Amino acid sequence: MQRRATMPCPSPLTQARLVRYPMGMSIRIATWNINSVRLREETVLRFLREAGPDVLCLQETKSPDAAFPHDGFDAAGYTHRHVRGEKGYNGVAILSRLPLEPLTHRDFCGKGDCRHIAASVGGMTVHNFYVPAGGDVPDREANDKFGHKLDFLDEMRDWFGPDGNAPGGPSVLVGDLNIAPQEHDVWSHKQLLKVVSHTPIEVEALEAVRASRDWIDTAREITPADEKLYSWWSYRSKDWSAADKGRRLDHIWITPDLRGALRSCDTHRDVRGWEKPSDHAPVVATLDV
DNA sequence: ATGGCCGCCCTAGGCGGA
Repeated sequence: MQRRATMPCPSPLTQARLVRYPMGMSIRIATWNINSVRLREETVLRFLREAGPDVLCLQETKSPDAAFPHDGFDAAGYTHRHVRGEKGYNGVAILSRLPLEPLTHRDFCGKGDCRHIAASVGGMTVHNFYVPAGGDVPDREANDKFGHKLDFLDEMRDWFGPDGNAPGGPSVLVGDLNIAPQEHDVWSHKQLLKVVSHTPIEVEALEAVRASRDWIDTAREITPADEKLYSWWSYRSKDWSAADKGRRLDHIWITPDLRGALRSCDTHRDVRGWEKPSDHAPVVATLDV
């Protein structure tokens, strides 16, 4: 956390919608699919040292809560944590160096898996999601995993919508949403139209989630839509960076009342090139609240 | 255009990832 040097000067139109805090401060929120937090504890600690986010939301921790590596994060100053994991698969966690108040999670699709966790931090509700990948075949009749993905997205839409009971107020929705919605969120729009993560039916379902609270896609608020933007590169590419066949699967969304607070959203692509990396790179947004 | 790699689990091939 650092003090803001200069106050923003919002237009009268947006001023009324801004959330006001007694002291201006800058909150940096990161999301990262870590693909095993125990295997990559040192990698997470390095990222915390070098990037210094205030809040880090992890997905695919693949660790039961009893085995979560708490000590290293304590020592690094991330003493406020809310974790929800299971053995082998899935798992989400929120680490924070700001005080954090755990909120109740929702068991999407009633499967008892660990794909959502929420907390209140810095006056905002933070939702951390790991949306199902959806398997290989983009057809719910032929592939139960794809059906699960679509059902999960529909439930998100309804929960955040006017008839749902998701918490209100200024909110941040982050995570591995496993969908690259826009043309330039993938290396080849044409070649990926029938590939799970970029099919029109998934993109439409994700757009309905976004519209449920008029969520703002912070990365595309900062980076123009005609610029390529990825957060994931397959392990199967020999030279992932040169081939650069990436997809933008990891997202940070904010509610409209935080629009005026958004300062930056960056993908830490270099982290994908570290030793024994996750196949996802962290994404970090800065909010002056 | 395709095949290509990871990490997990009651250690070894199967599952899930995307």
